[in-house]
Parts: sequence; structure tokens; C-alpha cells
Amino acid sequence: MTQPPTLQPEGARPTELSQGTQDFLTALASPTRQAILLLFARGAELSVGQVAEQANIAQSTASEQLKTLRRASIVTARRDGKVVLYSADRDGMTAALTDLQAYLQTCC
Amino acid sequence: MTQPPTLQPEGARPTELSQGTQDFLTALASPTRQAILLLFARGAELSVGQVAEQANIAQSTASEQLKTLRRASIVTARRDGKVVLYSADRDGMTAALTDLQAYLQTCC
DNA sequence: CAAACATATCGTCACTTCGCGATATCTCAA
DNA sequence: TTGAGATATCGCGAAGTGACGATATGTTTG
Repeated sequence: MTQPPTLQPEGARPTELSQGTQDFLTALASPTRQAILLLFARGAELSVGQVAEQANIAQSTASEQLKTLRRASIVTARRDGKVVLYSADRDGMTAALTDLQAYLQTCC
Repeated sequence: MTQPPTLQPEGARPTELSQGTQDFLTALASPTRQAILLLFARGAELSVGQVAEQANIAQSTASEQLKTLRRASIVTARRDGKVVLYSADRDGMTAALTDLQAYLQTCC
């Protein structure tokens, strides 16, 4: 379940970036998704339809971008009746940031 | 040289992501550039040719990717004779990370 | 100044990403 | 169960990205 042994002695070696952090970076590196993220300021919960409307994008686009953000642990989703409510995933973002920080520490 | 004042009172408004942080994210969101960055571990200084060789990419590719990393304040460059030596930009990365962190704080 | 070497820029092609409309899937209410 | 509303998936054209070779720019040495 944990990382397969890297065979690396120990000396603080290369350390590739984890897939999760990868997803985090690519997810945030899109202006559209950044704009969506801003909609969740102050802990707001929004349905897919609301996101589509407020971000001025099609419903299908909103759904797919939210999926990307979700895979990156940037937002979480919960179902409430017919509606799926998305909100910011504070813990997920913190974890990714921490991982990223550790990665960058290695490079100096 | 630093970021222009945001004119934001203080009320923690949506705050768009700064261009610098944008560049930082897109720069890191590429496996090739991540691999290049790892070459600079432990404060190593490398020429463009060395980066190309160690990363197994063409010289022109190395040059362009390094340019992207440079624009993102992830690496710095200095000339030494015919050679341009690149190295990790610790301060730049720290600043970008801080900005990113502040941005994400706004969204929860 | 000219040759030699290193880096930067340019033009091009393959591949991915983005956004959309159309459609399938899912959930609740009657 | 059926219909209506909401979200997820699919297929597609358009635009952006990544890598390369070729070439221009720049720097030192003879």
C-alpha cells in the first residue's frame, strides 16, 4: 500500500513528485479552474449548475472541470437529493501543498 | 520589481491569482520540467548543455524549458564565459509558494 | 577579424487540452 | 413505474503545448 522500495540507499535522493501532487499542480494551472475555485471562497457549497452559471461555462464543462479538481483533492463533492454540492477541500489542498513544499526543499 | 499593490482593502476578496504564481504553477505542472528541476538538487549549477545531456533532451528543448522555469522564478541564470549556468532559485520558489498558500487560504 | 563553441530563437509537426452540444445515467416525487 | 430535473459521459473541432532540427546570436580565443 505504501511506496514500493526505491532501492535508494537513503541519502535524500531524487524523490519524484507523487501522482497526487502532480494532479494538484495540473489542476491549478488552468485559469478556468482557478476561477471556479474562487467561487468556493468562504466555504461556499455550489451545485454543478450553479458553478456553470457563475463561471459562464456549459454544464458539461463545469462537470468535467469539477471532476479534475476533485481528482486533485482540491474540492469535495456530496450528494444532496438530485444535486451534487461541491466545496473546497481544505485538508486535501493543505496536504498537497505540504508535499509540494517538501519536494521543493529537495532542490536547493 | 515586486508585485504591484493589489488595492484590495483587506476584506479578503476573491483575489485573482497573480501572474507570477500562474507561471509558477504551469511551469511545475510538466513532468519534463520537474525532472529538470531535480537535476538542481543540492544547489548544483548546470549549463544548458549539461541539462540537455542529463535529461536526455535536445539542446534547444533544454533551453526553452529552462526559460520557462526562469520566468517562473524557479531557477536563476548567470553567465560564466561562454556558458550559462542555471541553478535553483530558492527565494523565488519560496515566494511563489507563499503566494499560492495565501491564495488557497482565501478559498475555505 | 575570424573560427569555434555555447546558448537562444524559429518553423514545424504530433499530441494533448478545452469547451461545446448531444446524450446517457441517476435521483426524487407522484 | 414513469416523468422531470440534475449531473456525468461522449464525440468533436479548435487552440495550445512539447519536442525536434535548423539557424541566428553571443562570447572567448587565436
